[in-house]
Order: sequence, then structure tokens, then C-alpha cells
Amino acid sequence: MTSTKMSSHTSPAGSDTPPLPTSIASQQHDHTHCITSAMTSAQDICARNGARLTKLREQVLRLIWQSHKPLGAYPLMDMLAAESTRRVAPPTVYRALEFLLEQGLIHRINTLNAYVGCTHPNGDHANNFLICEHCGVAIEFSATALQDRINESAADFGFSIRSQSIELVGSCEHCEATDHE
Amino acid sequence: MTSTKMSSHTSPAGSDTPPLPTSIASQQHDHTHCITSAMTSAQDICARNGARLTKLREQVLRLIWQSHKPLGAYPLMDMLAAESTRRVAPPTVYRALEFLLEQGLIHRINTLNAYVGCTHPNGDHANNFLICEHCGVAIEFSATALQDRINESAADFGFSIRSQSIELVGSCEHCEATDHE
DNA sequence: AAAGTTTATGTTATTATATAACATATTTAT
DNA sequence: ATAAATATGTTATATAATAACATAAACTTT
Ligand SMILES: [Zn+2]
Ligand SMILES: [Zn+2]
Ligand SMILES: [Zn+2]
Ligand SMILES: [Zn+2]
Repeated sequence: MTSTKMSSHTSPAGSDTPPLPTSIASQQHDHTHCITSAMTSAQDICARNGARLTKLREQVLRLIWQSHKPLGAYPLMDMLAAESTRRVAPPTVYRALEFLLEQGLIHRINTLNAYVGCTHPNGDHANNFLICEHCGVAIEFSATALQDRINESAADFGFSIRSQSIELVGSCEHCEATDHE
Repeated sequence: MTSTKMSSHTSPAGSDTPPLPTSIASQQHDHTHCITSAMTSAQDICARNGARLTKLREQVLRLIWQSHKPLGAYPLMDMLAAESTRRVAPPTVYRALEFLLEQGLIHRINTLNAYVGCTHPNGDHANNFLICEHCGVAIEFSATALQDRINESAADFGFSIRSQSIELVGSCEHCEATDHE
């Protein structure tokens, strides 16, 4: 386990997502820490769940965690093929992805058909994302006030939610500041 | 056909989506009205935008409006092929879909790779959906309080939203009441 | 009305994403 | 060691979407 302290980045006001520094969007953070932290969490969670984090699954998770940009299954396949000598076929990667999704270690970004590491795999899985069109980064966030309104809307219709996907597409702080036109 | 009157379904408390009765999920409504209303709106909107609602595009819109269940591009293709004698290829349907999306007459449901008619094509396009896993119906809704929290969350991260996709998957009121196990 | 221009549709091929079905290997339990 | 369960390999196929180019229809200009 790496040091447990999650650094002192202040969370944006109103957000419930304290461990994730805003600056991941601007790449100004210790990403090595993101990776080691994610891998350690993964081991813990799988152990707790009696699930087997095999070599392949760990490798896939690590590759996904190479960045905060959601990674497609086929690019991921190529990366796997590049790392090992043997050929890698779609079912291999999709089964690993399925496992990681089940364990709550990754999320699928529906607007991109791509997969990204979960930044708070221990807590709740609100599955809310800010997706930057310019740099490709997906920032996971959760906010109680937002979730309350979501639940309220569903309740208004007598609808009972099993899973939710909130994807806000636009420009992150860094890319908005930078000239991207 | 059933009576034309839209009935006096009260909107759920807190919702901003008054014209759409909750009961569309339970099929207890005058769907013919949904269709004619959607087609008329489409003509108005296209006229206003100087866009051409061609025969093909109108046909596609009508087919999508056959129900409140999001319709995939390929099933739609088959329906088109069934209606005319000639063969219909993917680009034909995708171009029509693209046009209808641009005009705000339909929405794409990302979790289903499918398309559904917009139930309030004149107003804002919050693009929020309740999607029933059992009956397949997608209910579009908007709620100011929810949108405020969305905007707030984005603002907290300095993120500027260009488009958003909120898809809540679960069970609609009707299906929840019914035994579906 | 004729010619030119734009817009829409037809057509063929290909790319991108994901799963089915079955075989082999590895791990766990008996 | 044997059996059962789980994971991975392999081949083929399903599903979703786009690229590139040809034809047709609709508007514009003369
Ligand atoms: Zn990082
Ligand atoms: Zn960015
Ligand atoms: Zn209807
Ligand atoms: Zn239902």
C-alpha cells in the first residue's frame, strides 16, 4: 500500500469527490500515484469479493489506467498484443473488461464506447462524468445534491433506478483556458 | 382509435415536463396523438429552420414514432425496406437520423444505440431519459432543479458543457407494478 | 425554360464495436 | 489424483456506423 494520504488538493465547492484533484484534467498531478493507488485498491476489492484479479485482468486494468482518457476495447487489444508476443482476440479483452466492470474497478463511457478507471472504487458508483472533447480526459464526480435531484426525478415518475449514466461533454478547465480553436 | 383527448394526467411534482403524461410508460394513452403531434411539430420546425423534411426523413421520423421504445438503426432499416420495394442501405437511414438529430426531432439513447422521438422538440433539449429495462420505453424528462445541479457540478470543475446525456436505466412505474420476474 | 449549383439519395465497400460457440488451460475443491 | 469450476484461447459472426463516389432531385441564376 502506498501512503494513504490523498494529498491536499481542495475539492470544488459543493462536490462530494474529495480524493480526486481537479487538476487531473490538466495533467498536473502525480499520475504514478493514480496508478499504484488504483492497482492496490483493485487487489483489496477483489480479495474482499473473492474475485480473482488474474495477470491478464491486472494488465488490462493497468493499461486502462495509463491515462484518464477513456480507452477503447480495440486500442486496448493492440496494447495487449504489443506487450505480449501472442495474438490477442476481442473476447479476451471484453471478458477482462466485463470482470473489471463487475468489480466496479472501471466504468464504461457510453458516449465514447470506451473504458476508464474508477477513481473511487470503494465508495458509491454515481457514474457521473465530465468528458473533455479537446484533451479526451474523463473526470468522474459525484454530488449529493445532484443525486438527490436525480432520485427525485425518478420518483416523480414512479421510476426505480437500477443504474445511471450521466455524461457531460464539453471542455475542461485547462482546455477552455488554452486556445483550442 | 382511442379518444383524442390527451387526458388530464397531472405532471409529477417537481417536473418541468408537463405535456407528457406519465402513463406513456404504461401504454395507456392516445399514441395516435403523439404521432400526429410529432409530425406536425416536425413540419413547423423544419419550415422555421429552412430545413427540408423530405419524404424519406418524414418516413423515418414516423417509424421512430411508432412507439416510445428507442429504435435501432438496423431495425429501422428493415422497416424502411418493408415499406418500400427497393433495398435500403445503412447510409440512407443514418443520414436521415443525422438530419432529425440536428433538427432536434429525435434523440440518440447512448446506452441502447437507438433513437427515439423527442417529446418536446420546441423547447429546451435537456436530453434526460428514464429507460425501462422491461418494456423498453424511454421517457424524456426535464427538471430545472436537476439541471441547476448539473450546471453547478460542471461549474465546480470549471467545466463548460456543450452537450449532456443523462440516462437512468431501471423499471418504469407500470413494469414495477406488474410481475416481471 | 436552360444551365448551373446545391442538396439529397443511391450504391458499394469498409471500419468499428461487441458477442456466440466451442476448445484448451489453469485453478480450486474433493 | 480426480473432478469440478473458472479462466483463457480461437474462430466465426453479429451489430453499429462511416467513407467514397455516383446519381437524382431541388433550388438559383440567367
Ligand atoms: Zn492520474
Ligand atoms: Zn480538456
Ligand atoms: Zn405515445
Ligand atoms: Zn416498463
